[in-house]
Amino acid sequence: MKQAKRKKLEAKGWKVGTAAEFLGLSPEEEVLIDMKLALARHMKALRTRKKLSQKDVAKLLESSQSRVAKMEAGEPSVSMDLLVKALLVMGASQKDLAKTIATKSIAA
Amino acid sequence: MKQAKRKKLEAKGWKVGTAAEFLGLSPEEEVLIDMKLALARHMKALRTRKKLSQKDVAKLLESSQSRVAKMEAGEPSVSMDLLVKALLVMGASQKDLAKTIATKSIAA
DNA sequence: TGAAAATATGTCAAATATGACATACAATCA
DNA sequence: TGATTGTATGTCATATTTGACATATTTTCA
Repeated sequence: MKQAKRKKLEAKGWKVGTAAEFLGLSPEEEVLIDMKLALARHMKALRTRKKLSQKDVAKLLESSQSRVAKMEAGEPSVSMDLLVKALLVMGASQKDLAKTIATKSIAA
Repeated sequence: MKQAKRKKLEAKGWKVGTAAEFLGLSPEEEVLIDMKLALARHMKALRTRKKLSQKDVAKLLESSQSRVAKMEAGEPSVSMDLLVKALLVMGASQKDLAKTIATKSIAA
């Protein structure tokens, strides 16, 4: 595991404070985090492209601006279900989602 | 929305008991359910192919046999996160997941 | 500039998902 | 057959995720 990768995750708020904790992440957990971060990035990109505010997306999602912010920030408290829903309400297709999920977000 | 589709969802335990409730599902919610059912099917297929019992998978996943059963049954109480984790611990790749997610599980 | 709009961050009660357990049912096979 | 193994179903206390809210910070632009 590279330092750069660790920093990226820490920066996002994932609880990887100590080396021990970080090493405690299984490869599967890492991949899941990768996928969620990829979805978060896609979400922000799509929203920006559509010129929507976080408030706008919150309305479409029936959620709140603060939660949308947390989603885009890739906070650990956000479920994959919610990320996917958000992309769908912004008009993303299943294919779009598949592509995003297949994307490695952090260099291995 | 076709009857066949509705029956499939009802059979899985999704709360679509009445026509009104069913019609209350937004297209995005339907797609999300589709995706989760596709993951559930993939999960069972992979487990069977690997000749693992639900108990075996539960151990890998640090979960329980009953939850694995519910996952495979496509119960609404199961998160996408958990489905993805399950596939990952069984050795599925991000690419596999992407493919599954791109798959329409129920005829539109 | 400065004020308005957008975004970020922190908190919390309510809603939902979770593993664990008991137990029912089904499949396998000696 | 029945006994063993595997799967399904229901329940529940606990854990996590949620929308909402307040408020801080940043961005935008006249």
